[in-house]
Amino acid sequence: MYAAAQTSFQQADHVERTQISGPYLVAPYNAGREIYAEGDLIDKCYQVSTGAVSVYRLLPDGRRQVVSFHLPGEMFGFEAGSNHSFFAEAITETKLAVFGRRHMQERSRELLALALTGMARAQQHLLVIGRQCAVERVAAFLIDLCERQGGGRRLRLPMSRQDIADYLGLTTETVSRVVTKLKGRSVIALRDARTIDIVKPDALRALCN
Amino acid sequence: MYAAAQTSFQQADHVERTQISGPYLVAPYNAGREIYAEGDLIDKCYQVSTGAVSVYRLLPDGRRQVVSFHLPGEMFGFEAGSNHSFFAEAITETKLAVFGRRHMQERSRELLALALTGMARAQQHLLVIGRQCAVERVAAFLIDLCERQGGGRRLRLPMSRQDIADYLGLTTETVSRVVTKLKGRSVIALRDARTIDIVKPDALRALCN
DNA sequence: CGATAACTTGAAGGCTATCAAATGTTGTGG
DNA sequence: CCACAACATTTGATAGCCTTCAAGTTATCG
Repeated sequence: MYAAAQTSFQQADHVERTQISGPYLVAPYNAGREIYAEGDLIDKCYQVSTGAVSVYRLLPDGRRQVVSFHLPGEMFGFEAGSNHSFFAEAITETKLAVFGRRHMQERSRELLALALTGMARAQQHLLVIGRQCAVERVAAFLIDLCERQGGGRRLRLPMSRQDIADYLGLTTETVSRVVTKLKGRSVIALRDARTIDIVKPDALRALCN
Repeated sequence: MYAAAQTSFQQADHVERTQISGPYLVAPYNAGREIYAEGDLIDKCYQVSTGAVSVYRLLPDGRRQVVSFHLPGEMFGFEAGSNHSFFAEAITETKLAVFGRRHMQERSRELLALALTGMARAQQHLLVIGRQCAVERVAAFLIDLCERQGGGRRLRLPMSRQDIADYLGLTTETVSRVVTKLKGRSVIALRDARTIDIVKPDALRALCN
């Protein structure tokens, strides 16, 4: 099990063992590095230690849908069946706690809760993508990300406009235009493209419906 | 437990007990009848015996997103947390096998598999809604439904065009136009609005990308 | 058989995509 | 440290797909 885990992390610079709540590995990933690919065997799951991860799927012609982002503390990598249907990659410099199959079997109760919240997230996201306009989607995204980062007013985006667009079913141009519009209304302010201050939280929330 | 289940089915005409793989109730629902509502306590889960069910969510202004349909043999009703975030209703005359909380606890292993496939379905659907055009969405929907009904060439739609539209993030008019277009290309043929013959399965599959 | 709902079809407009280019940022080698 | 290349983001103009609004046609049910 761990031998298998290690061979697949041969590109990782430093592989260290820790033992906070059971044995696992902590592996570093450079920005853009693939964590697993569609078709890969499912034999571990992951918890983000630092950084951020995107899980996505591709169409033959290159269209991409990001189904989830994962921030520090969040788990991912569990799917139905024995092989992955999605790709996962590190968005930024990232460290992941890696759990083996044995750990997943021992903690199937917690895994159930994770699967249920994963299902809830995806279904909530269906409403956003299926029935909300561009402004509503971006507003919902910013609020969601803000809450998952602790709820402060300053928001750090680990992902690019393209990643956001592929998550929201939009284009980078549209995402950028919406951000500009929200900035114009002073709902948000940008320190730089990846750092957003939420100036009017209530106004932002109102935009989600 | 069963007392609680029974009180909530007082509108059901006939409530019968059966004992195929554990104790449960089989309750009939008229077309359009609500099974549970957003906010309701989660204390049972359901398996479609006959008929069909839709699970959906509403925005304050009435926009609706159907997150899943459930056909005979399929289970639904399990969600994260203690209260429902979604509505469920019978689409047609429907009979449901109802399982209590105790059953859910005893079968948490199977529930995990169900939650994982539910998550997979929702995430797959995200790709369809987020990145595919109207024709691709309808084609994917027809193929999915066809496979879930056994894979024959004749397809019976239990749901209305509005239900389909709310599932695919479109309008009834667009769904209707796409169906007309597919009929014009002889990819499908309609016996009536709810009964579709798949004339060219490969062509239909090709339309999904 | 009439009334109501479901479905289809048509015309026009709006939102977002596409294409294009400017501006800003990041990383690297000299 | 600067220059430059590569990339990310923003902004603009135009086009297309789908929605909206409206009306006609078909099915369903009492």
